[in-house]
Amino acid sequence: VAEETRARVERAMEKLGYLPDVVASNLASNRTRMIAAIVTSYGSALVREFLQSLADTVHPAGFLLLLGATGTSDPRAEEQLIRAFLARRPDAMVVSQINHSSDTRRLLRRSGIPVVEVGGLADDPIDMTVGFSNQEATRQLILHLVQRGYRRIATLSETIADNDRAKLRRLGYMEALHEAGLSHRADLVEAPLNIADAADAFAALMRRSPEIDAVFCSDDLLALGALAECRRRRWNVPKRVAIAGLGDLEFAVAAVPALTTVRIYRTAMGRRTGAVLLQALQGERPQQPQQPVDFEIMSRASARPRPNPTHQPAATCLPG
Amino acid sequence: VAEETRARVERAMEKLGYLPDVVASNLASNRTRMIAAIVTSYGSALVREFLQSLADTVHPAGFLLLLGATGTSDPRAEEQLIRAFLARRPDAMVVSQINHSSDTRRLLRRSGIPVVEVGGLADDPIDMTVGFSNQEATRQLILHLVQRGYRRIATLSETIADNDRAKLRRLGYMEALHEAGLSHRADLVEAPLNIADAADAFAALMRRSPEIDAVFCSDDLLALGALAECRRRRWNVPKRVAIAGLGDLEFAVAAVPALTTVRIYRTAMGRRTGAVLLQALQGERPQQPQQPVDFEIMSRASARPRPNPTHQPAATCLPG
DNA sequence: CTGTTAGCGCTTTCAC
DNA sequence: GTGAAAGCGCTAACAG
Repeated sequence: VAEETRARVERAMEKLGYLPDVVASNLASNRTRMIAAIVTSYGSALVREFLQSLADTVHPAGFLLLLGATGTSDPRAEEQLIRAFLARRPDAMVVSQINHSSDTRRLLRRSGIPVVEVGGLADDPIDMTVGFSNQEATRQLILHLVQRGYRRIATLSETIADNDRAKLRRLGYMEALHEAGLSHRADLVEAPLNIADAADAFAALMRRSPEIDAVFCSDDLLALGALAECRRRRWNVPKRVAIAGLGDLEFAVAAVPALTTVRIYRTAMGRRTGAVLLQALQGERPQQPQQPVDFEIMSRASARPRPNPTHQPAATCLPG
Repeated sequence: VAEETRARVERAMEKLGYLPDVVASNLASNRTRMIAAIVTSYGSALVREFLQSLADTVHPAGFLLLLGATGTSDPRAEEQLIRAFLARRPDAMVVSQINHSSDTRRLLRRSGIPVVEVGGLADDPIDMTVGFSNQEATRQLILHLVQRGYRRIATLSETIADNDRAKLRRLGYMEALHEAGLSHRADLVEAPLNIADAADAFAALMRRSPEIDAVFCSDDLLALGALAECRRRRWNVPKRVAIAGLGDLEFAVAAVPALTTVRIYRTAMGRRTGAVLLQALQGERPQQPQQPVDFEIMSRASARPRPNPTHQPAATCLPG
């Protein structure tokens, strides 16, 4: 086309405020350039760094994120939402859960679009999976506690029902104890994922089993609750009891004492997810359906080494 | 239709995995049932509660959220993103910034869809606005500090350039000081919105002006950085210096000492935004384009009353 | 390379 | 009420 004509058309477009109708384009081309992402909650730790880096990765290629949150970990709610999303014909899909109903799995398989399950490293992924092994991360953290001299390690877990992630973390805990030759402790207490409930659950746990010398919290938010309760009781952490979390929220390092936890490279997860998705959208299947992402034990003050662990029994304190 | 036929068709739909093509439906009906939400960052405090309650409000009415993050507060980046979103013909739009380029404003006005600007209470909204007055919230917080006996109040602000929210908070600070008959202090230091940079900026501020007796942080995250620096220096908060934030993150109450801040009812903001949007989508204009949402001063340990403030000069301490 | 045309899968309208 | 047909605004395929 002549340069001058092109310029005139563009000026007209500008003047009239014309925006190409992507809806029509979608129908005609059978592509929407939308990536649907379904997370359990908009507030989950995943959102902050993961979605940002996923969006930053796919946006230059012209893809937008259609975001949904199930709000619960109920697989039926997830299925409903996935159905609604699939009806909008996204070019690819990201789901953050690892426990799906078989209907959901069939739905996603049938859709024919690339799907990545993110967060955990699913054994038998629907299509692809990007994440870290919850079990292995927990195992290493517990072994880290054992190595620091802790022996009576209990668990404060997020609600386990319908939550495979929590189940896998529990498994890693059991595995590590077994490996260290420590007897498995029945001291498991569950709490919803917020500071106040975690504090209460922690208090109940310590009331029941005052001899506990370390508590593994299956999420940093729970650990913050446990720390708050210790502070209320004027307990010395880690002398009275060590606390460890999992997730490395930004606030973990600012906690008092700074929280020993597992850092998860969520930004890397987002980039990787975006990369395998873009690759799959160009028709290349990735070599590996399972894409592991690093994690790292962050050793901080809340689980400093315990002096003479084997010879000295756990200190006992009157609660309150 | 006959009941039996209906059932047979539905069974067939189920069996074939038929999902109605919403893309085609969109084109034909000229409605997408998508609400586009553009935030500055997926990790902003807005995301956690606001988007969840917005989604929960509009989802039962069949609307899904198309989410975008500008990543920066650059108005040009926002304009680009808004253009891309508008091309997808959302039925309504939510934008979280309050400073928009005039092109952006024109773009949104022309689109003819309901638009709500959320977070601050815009003076001259494009269409509607839901939020609280940043200036008024800051003013009340500063007056609260004055009432508790603090006189030499400085500001640790998130980067102010291109950020109307930060500017308005600064204005509220100035207004309160003027009202209290206190001289305006030039002690303003800026930092990017993260704990580490905030700690450094706070340290620089206190080095420069050791006589400061309270620091207003324009965001809770900055306040956590300031608290971390105080702890590192073994300063007593609030004896050496009081710290106050704005935003009431979940972690504010778990901070040590617990953080005095302003609670913002983000869940209410989400619900209200969803409600006015649904109303507008049914053709009813709301009576008020500006929908204020409550805030509340949370008085906690980091700014406990100062003893004999008027007679006693600010304590001086050697830093380090 | 340019211009034309069929058709994407629905909704809506209008005739029956 | 039910059924047929037009058309939403593009893309893609194909003829010139």
